[in-house]
Amino acid sequence: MSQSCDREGLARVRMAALERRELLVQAALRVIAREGVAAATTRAVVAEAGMPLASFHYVFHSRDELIADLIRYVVDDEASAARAALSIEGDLPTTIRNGLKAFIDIVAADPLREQAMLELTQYALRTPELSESARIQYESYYRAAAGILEAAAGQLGIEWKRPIPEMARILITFTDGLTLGWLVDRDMAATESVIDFAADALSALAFPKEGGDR
Amino acid sequence: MSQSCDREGLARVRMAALERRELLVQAALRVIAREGVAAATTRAVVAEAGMPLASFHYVFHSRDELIADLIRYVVDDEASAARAALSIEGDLPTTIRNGLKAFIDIVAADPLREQAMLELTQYALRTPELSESARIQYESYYRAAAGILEAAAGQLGIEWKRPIPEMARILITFTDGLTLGWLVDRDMAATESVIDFAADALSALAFPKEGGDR
DNA sequence: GTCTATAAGGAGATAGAC
DNA sequence: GTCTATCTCCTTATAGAC
Repeated sequence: MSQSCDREGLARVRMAALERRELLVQAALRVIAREGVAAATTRAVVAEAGMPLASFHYVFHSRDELIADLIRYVVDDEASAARAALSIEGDLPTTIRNGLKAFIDIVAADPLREQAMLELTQYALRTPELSESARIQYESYYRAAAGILEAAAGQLGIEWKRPIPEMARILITFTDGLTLGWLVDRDMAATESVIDFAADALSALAFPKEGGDR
Repeated sequence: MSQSCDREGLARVRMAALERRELLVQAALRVIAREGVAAATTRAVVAEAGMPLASFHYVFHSRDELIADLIRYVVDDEASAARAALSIEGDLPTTIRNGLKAFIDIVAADPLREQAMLELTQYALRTPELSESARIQYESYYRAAAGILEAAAGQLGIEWKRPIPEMARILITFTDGLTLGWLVDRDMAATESVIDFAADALSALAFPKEGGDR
């Protein structure tokens, strides 16, 4: 009757369950990066994590619950990676160019990971229970982009001609387009040419801040 | 021994086989648009086409052979649709804006179809035997974009500051990014704002043709 | 609490009846 | 030539032994 008394035991169990969830999420991400979303079956995931199959349904109710967790996990990752990539050097076009180049270099360093992100978005859009996850994923991207644009503006003493949310969407439009294009033909020269264009075009949307040219 | 003599019979058979292939390809496209690439099993496709299962392997060696055919089919479709969408009205920024708006309206009119195209690209990139199909798909996009840019330049009496292939890649970078963004949140106002930016930025890459301002 | 063993169903591909 | 019936394998999920 009083099975909920053992607080410490309960806490340890919940910790263990949470740990297992995270281990499975990370294993799933490795499988998806290596072989695609379709290959991330419950069996493949538990094999990757070195767990028995039954452990899966012990901590997740279904495969979709894992995918939802997975999207949350990678979105957090991606956003913090994006923030870390920003480095202000030289003038605005140079900063944008370097930033976009750094981004595409990350993609090129681990193309399968980025392909996995795209596939996850697609999968989420297809699955009614997960379509909200896709929106949250992109809101996180837009927020990260907005943060970067504001930081760049502050440090370079410029202002953007358009509201930050609009600027952020433009930036993400570029990163998405650049990523897709590079993933298909892996032509870095062509990609860099588009980056040059993007840097110039985005720079045209900035003007020097009144009274503050650092 | 002489079973290859009946030319007419052979021709009729091959015609029938080709017809069946096309019927199956179209059925597969409907299934994929409705439920995604993963749902396009051989069974689902033949059910959609109203054929028995065995007919599938009678005209295709494998599911991947169908997918490869499918990509060729939709790419042709897409390219001719793109060419047809071009209409020169007003100045260059207006033409670009209208063109991109027409493109995204096509996407918005049948989002599932465009999602299917994206999924097909992803699937092709994942499947070694099909990765060439993805490249061919994008080469077709770039060629269509190049054709449109050349036609626009000719009719508006302008020249592009960059080589046509570079311009084409920039344009496709925009359409990909716009598509992905719209598919996720379906925010047409935000999308149009990015289109406005794209129109201005691309127009900045044109200058009036010497001696010919029509 | 953990895992083995299995249920229940769907997949691609094919043999063989008509 | 066409299709029914089936083979083999792999999936998610769970029951029940330890």
